[in-house]
Amino acid sequence: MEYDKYAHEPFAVTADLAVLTIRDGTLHVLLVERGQEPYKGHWALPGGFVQPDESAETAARRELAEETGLSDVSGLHLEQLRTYSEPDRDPRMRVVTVAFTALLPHPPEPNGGSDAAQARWVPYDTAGPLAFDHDRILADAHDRVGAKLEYTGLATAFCPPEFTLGELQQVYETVWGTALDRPNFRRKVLATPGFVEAVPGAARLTGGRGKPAALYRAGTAATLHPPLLRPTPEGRPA
Amino acid sequence: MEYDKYAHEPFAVTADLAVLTIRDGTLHVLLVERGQEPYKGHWALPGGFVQPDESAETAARRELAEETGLSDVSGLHLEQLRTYSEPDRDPRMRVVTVAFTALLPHPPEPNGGSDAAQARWVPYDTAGPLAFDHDRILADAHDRVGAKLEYTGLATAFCPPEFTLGELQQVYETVWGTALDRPNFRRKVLATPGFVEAVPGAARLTGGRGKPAALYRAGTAATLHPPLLRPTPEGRPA
DNA sequence: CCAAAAGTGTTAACTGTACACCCATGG
DNA sequence: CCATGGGTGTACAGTTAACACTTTTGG
Repeated sequence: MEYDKYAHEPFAVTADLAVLTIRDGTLHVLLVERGQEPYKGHWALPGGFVQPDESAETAARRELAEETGLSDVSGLHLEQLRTYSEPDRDPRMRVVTVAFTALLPHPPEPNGGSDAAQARWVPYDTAGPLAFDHDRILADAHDRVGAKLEYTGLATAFCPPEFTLGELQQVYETVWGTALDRPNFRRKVLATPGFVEAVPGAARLTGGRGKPAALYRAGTAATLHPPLLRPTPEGRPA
Repeated sequence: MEYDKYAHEPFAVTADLAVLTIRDGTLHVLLVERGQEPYKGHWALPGGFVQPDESAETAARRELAEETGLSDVSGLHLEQLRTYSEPDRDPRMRVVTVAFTALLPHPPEPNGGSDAAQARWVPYDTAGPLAFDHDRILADAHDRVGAKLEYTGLATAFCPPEFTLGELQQVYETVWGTALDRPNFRRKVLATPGFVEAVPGAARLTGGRGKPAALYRAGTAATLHPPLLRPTPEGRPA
């Protein structure tokens, strides 16, 4: 491997984020309005250049903090999605983008400061068309999150520190776009060791009426055994 | 987003490959011996710099062809694993690596030409310690492939175009490191639509003795419904 | 007492697993 | 005719899915 650092057209590396949350029972994504060409005035995923002394993960976390104005970004779930490297994806120069997915519980209004002209939460279904290849990145993020809900405890990342099983179920129903049977959902969740743990005496009213729901915290399990499979998206009934 | 192309220390982008295959019933990985510093004389995953006019995927495919001497690399399964971007992973300069996994059926002897001093197939268990952070990349690749066998038809990528169910089962057993019940494996595979399709009259003797096995081709299904789960790696019996 | 939301019980259908058994071939 | 690998049958255990039912709260 021989390489003259300055011999070639340089590559730029960016970290972009698909930040998802659930508001009013629907999936939302954080978008920024671009202030310059190209794609000036278009909406795009937040992100920015990786600095010489930081990893893509670190850059993503920094950008997330800047765009959302969130003070404690350290504990949030941040996952590398994939890298997009087609030569012509940015008309200005060669840009390789490492994309990340972040999941937030009920979030603050985004911070419009820094380099983003404007940042807002947009319902997932009405997002797009976005700048660059961000439509595809966003679709990839949604696919990945939907799949990960099946075999990891990721859904708790959409919930506040203490949550009801009804809220957790809403996460699944919102991301998957399907209704789930409440009794069976409850049993599966509780039967999966390490998914959630009960908060002893706590309870909370959800809709103003009805029986107060018991509260749970996220468990420690990395993967769910058994997994919580979605109801047959296609194919045969089993 | 403002960026002066030449203002910063440039990033280099490489595409590295974890090329896996099964030889004599054990998992092997393709490694090259490094001819220069750093890590001169150490073994490493094959790979190289992404050129200005190609995507990381294209670069990976090109490198794969160069290292293996394989003529038809176009149809092979190549999957992006993840990107490694820690600032100090290469002592010379800032290198961001997009890692790929490739799966080959019974492969040719590798081609020692081009920039790699030497290339050979090494049993997975005896590979390492490798140069840079390649031990971690290789471990990540193994994890990913093991997981993907469960819910995709990926195992057929380890097999020749026409294969027996016994060969397919060996792929699972080799990658997972567990024995599987043959009758049940057969039924699950055949019950999963689109996993494999029968080659009408064909049959082949495998071990010199025994009943000739029917031949199958890879099916068209992207995901397996139902999935072929590994026997409880840990936790509760179900 | 009614509506709404949480939580429990029950049962029938299905799946997964373990293992016994038969088939075809070469030596 | 025996060893070896391919292929079929079967029965029990365990889980899933559908839905009826009870409990607790606010109006």
